[in-house]
Amino acid sequence: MGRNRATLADVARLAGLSKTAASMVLNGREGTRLSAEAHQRVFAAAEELGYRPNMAARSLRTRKTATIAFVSDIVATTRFAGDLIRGALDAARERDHVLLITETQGDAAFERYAIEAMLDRQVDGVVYAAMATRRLTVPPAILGGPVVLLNAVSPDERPCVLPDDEQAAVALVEALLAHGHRDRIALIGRNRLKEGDPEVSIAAPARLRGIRATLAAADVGLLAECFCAEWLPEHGYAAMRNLLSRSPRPTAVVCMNDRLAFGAYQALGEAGLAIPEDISVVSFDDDPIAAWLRPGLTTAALPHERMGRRAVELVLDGGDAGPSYVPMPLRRRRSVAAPAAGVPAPRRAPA
Amino acid sequence: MGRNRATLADVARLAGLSKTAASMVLNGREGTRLSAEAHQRVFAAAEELGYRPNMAARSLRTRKTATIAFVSDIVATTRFAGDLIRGALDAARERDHVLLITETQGDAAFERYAIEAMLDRQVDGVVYAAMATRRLTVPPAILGGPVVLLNAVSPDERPCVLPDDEQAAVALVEALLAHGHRDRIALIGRNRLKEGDPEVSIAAPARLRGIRATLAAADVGLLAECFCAEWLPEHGYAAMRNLLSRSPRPTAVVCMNDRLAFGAYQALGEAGLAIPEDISVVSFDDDPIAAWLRPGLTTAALPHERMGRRAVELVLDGGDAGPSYVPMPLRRRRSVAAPAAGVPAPRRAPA
DNA sequence: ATGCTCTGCTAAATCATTTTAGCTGCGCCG
DNA sequence: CGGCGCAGCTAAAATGATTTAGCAGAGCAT
Repeated sequence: MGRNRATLADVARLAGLSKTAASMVLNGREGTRLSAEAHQRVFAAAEELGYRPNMAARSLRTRKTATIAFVSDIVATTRFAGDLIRGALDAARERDHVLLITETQGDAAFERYAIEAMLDRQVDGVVYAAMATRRLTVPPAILGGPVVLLNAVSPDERPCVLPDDEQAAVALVEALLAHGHRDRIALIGRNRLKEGDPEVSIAAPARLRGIRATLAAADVGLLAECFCAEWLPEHGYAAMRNLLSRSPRPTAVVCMNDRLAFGAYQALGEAGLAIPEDISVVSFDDDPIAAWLRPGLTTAALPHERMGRRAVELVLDGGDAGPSYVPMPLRRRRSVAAPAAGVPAPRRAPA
Repeated sequence: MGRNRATLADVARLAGLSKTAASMVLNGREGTRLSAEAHQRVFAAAEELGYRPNMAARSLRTRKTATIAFVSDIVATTRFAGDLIRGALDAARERDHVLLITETQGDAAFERYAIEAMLDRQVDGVVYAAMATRRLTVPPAILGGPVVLLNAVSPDERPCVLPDDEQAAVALVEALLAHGHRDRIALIGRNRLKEGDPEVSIAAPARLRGIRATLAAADVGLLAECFCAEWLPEHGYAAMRNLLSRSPRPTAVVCMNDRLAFGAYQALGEAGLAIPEDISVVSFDDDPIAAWLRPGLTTAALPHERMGRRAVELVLDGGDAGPSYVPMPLRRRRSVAAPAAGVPAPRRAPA
């Protein structure tokens, strides 16, 4: 790999100047007194030889690698990881940096290993990412360089990047209220564990907070709140069946994420109820599935790409301590409509 | 980052030996004549100082970085990328290597940039990945070190890792035949572009080949073949509606991927037909959605994690030129049953 | 006594860069 | 005529490892 590349010495020789001169010209050093002609010659020589500096040598001297570490707990189990990484990749490229990626799988030994591997390679900074928004303790080993938490907060006030779940919840509920839904809004996805323990989730309490505040401001209460052990389709399905067995039926439900909403869709489909005519559904995340559902699901999108980008910007350009919130854009699709007048009756979709 | 680490010189000094001795001991060099006591002292000193070698310095000398490049066209748009990366990450870690990740977004300029960035950093090898199985020309710049194609083949016979789509198709169709489906099997997802142009897809023709061969061996023909402009849910939905408007109705459909199958599920749900009682459905990929559908979708899983792993194994351990096929395990869920006796009638799911 | 081999170790070169310190020659001032 | 400053450049050190070449001393044979 990278056989016989031209070195700085080659460039200098071809330009008829010293390595010092070549180095200074190529690095665009200010305040050097090298002649315009010297500049010309160096550039020409570098061009002719296709010179590219050897990063290993440069790093050895400068202790900079133009490389930043992206260490995450789990990349595979969530399909959002890709977006986080893409955003980080883009921002890194714009600043001529490159990403060294590792994964800890939540395992302490792997984490130690990963951190050491990064440190050995003299990364210029670290993005420490969690795939579900939660609280993370930064291993002390990486303090000493810039560290930014992505999708996580830390006990000590470190810069971090988070989705603005609370604002998203506000937007979602306001959309429902704007369509005329009032006292028959139900919530699917309450979860004591997620809401109570910041090690588990930051998102859950924020979403709940936003929902409650907005409803309270409009002086309406929730018709029902369904607890779910996990935020998976099967739980959304069960919750929706349960809601449908009760009276009165909700005119709208907000689901804590799209997978729950998907389960809710399934239950509604089986019950022969139409979305949004019989029941409106809104949710969080903008999982790809949200666009595939029929009708498309209105949901607040996790801005993963922008978050990834922001994280490396904070690492490279520096940033204030504490959280930096990225807004979650509302994707308006077809799952919201005004509640039907009177008591809605089950109806069949066309065959 | 990585402030004042102990250097080899420090270790040597503490051990009361030369750098040469320390280096040789720590690298476990054979054939050196250093005493057992010298070994002891070096290890003790390294331990005491928490010595870790500086990779930049080492790479400068050895031209090895214990780093491999993972360059892909697009990571974000597919949720499988995560699995590919995870597999690669695992294999890399096992061999004490680390992954430098970049993305070309299919853009030639970005690709050039990415390749140069990798080469500047003296990566030991390159995994060149496409997110949809297709043909890729390896940029000549990276020849000279090991290059393995992931999810892609190249015109020149380079080592590459591919899912075994053909075998998967065989398994899927055999599962249908085993349940007694014969002449009323339909296919959703024919696509001339994908089937005809290896730059676009390798998977499509392989899947089609497997399906046809298996049916031919059992001496049965396809009831219908639906062409789809893309492999998205809406196209699967339309195709299934079309199939249902015809007579006789299929007893089973094989979809070219899970997103098409999802669309087919939607159409069947709306038509009030039950899976698998009225129609069996099988498909390819094992998208997360396959497990979320009701009933779970029987599908041949893209073995992305194993593929990612295999690719870095080939880079590091060397491997024969040409394709290395990774089997696609069949995920048997609830979407397949024996065809109903007689003419199936529309039926309603319980409300 | 000389030379040879073997053991156990080390000095110094090397890798490709950045950076510090300083050199050379010229013009100018006093 | 001596010294000073400046323009334009360079030699050499430094970064932290690996590796080549070889040294000092002991043992042994001649």
